[in-house]
Amino acid sequence: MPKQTFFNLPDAKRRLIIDTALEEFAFNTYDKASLSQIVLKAGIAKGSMYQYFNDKDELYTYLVEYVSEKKLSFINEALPQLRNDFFLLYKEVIFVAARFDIINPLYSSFLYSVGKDSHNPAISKKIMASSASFIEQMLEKAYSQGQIRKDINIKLAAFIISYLSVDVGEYIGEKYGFSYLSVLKSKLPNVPISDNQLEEVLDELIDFIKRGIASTI
Amino acid sequence: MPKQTFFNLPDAKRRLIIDTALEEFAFNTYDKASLSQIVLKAGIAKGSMYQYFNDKDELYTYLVEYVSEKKLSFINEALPQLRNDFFLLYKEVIFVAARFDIINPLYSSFLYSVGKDSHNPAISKKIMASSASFIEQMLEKAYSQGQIRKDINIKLAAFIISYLSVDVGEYIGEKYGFSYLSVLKSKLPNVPISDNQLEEVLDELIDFIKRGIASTI
DNA sequence: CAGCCATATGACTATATGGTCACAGAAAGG
DNA sequence: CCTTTCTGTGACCATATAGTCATATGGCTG
Repeated sequence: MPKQTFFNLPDAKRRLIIDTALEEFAFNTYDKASLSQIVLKAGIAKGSMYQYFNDKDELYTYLVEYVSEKKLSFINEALPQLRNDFFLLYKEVIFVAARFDIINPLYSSFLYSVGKDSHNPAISKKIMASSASFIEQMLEKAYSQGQIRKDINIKLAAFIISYLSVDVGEYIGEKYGFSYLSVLKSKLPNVPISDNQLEEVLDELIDFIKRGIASTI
Repeated sequence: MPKQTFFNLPDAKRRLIIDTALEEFAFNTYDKASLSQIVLKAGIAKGSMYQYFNDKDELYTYLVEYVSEKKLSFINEALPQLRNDFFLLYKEVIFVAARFDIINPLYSSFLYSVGKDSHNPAISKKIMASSASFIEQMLEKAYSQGQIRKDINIKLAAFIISYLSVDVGEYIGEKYGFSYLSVLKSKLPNVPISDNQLEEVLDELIDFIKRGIASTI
């Protein structure tokens, strides 16, 4: 947790520090991300940074929580009434989550970088685990309602689906020829992909999850 | 490419250098992996290292190629006659690949670390791309033989399957409570999981890919 | 033995980092 | 106007790194 001093800061300054740090961590590995660079770009003194945070790790951890919180509350707010059908519900959740990423390249590139960074495996594991358990809950409900095959291993399915939900971002980036990082670098306000394009990929993914790929004849 | 000097080395010494470096890169991020540590552990002089490699990156790149080559040739050798059925073939490929990982924790933790490390995104992308295109070929053949649903997007399917093939390692580790790294640390000769346990997970995964999870009634 | 060449070496350099600390303002309030 | 408390500062420190280089070693050849 940051020190109280950090929260006493005027909003604009606090936000500037957060954004500058996010950018540094989005573009660099944890190890290569440099506090010296962050304070330089934010225009504050090194010492000030240590009035706000005890060390680099605390800053990093705070950023992860900060952005995760943003994303989660965005999803909760944007999610319409709950659907009963698992696949429809899943689609809506992912759609909203992807929308968040598209609107907020800074946040999404940061989170992407966090997911990959093996500096602190516990953090990325925690993120994946909570995502998997969220999906597991959805699956269990659907299972009890007969929407899921009886011989499905729910734990494995939840695991697969949560990983796929992350990987699909990579696929979209490749298919439409961009990366979050390059968008960030270009200073564009958001990722150049339309709702329709997003929905198309999502539908294919869900069809895969639903029915598999084997021909049924 | 390493300098000629490196290949002139006696096998034992060359291997010692490779293994020591692999271990350092398996446990650490590219940035945090230290040449000083490597030469210390391998018992050679810093300067010698620079007789073999031009810089840290060249060493790293060489290791990636070296281990990939080992894995690929292992798979090729261990693969029995080619099956016609996509799902059987896929199972065999993954089984053999996983077998390789299980037998060679050093190699697999290194490759795992490479896949995550965002130091040089081009490298991990290249690995994933070649894996996806390999599966795409298999899929296309199967498609033309009517094994795959006609409305499947082969590119997406290949992408999904290749990513799943990597992610499943994480699942197995979680399910059986180990990580490659901890196995490496414990100096055990290989990962404690039986062929049967592996096959069980694989069958579930393939069933997922084949038929999806939706109930068909 | 002399000369040559490939290899080995480790002290050294330049550089950068995370983190510290003694001090300077500034705001508040008595 | 003085004192206390909180915040800002940047020079500075210890440390570690990737990479260099002048020199030493040792084997081979004529």
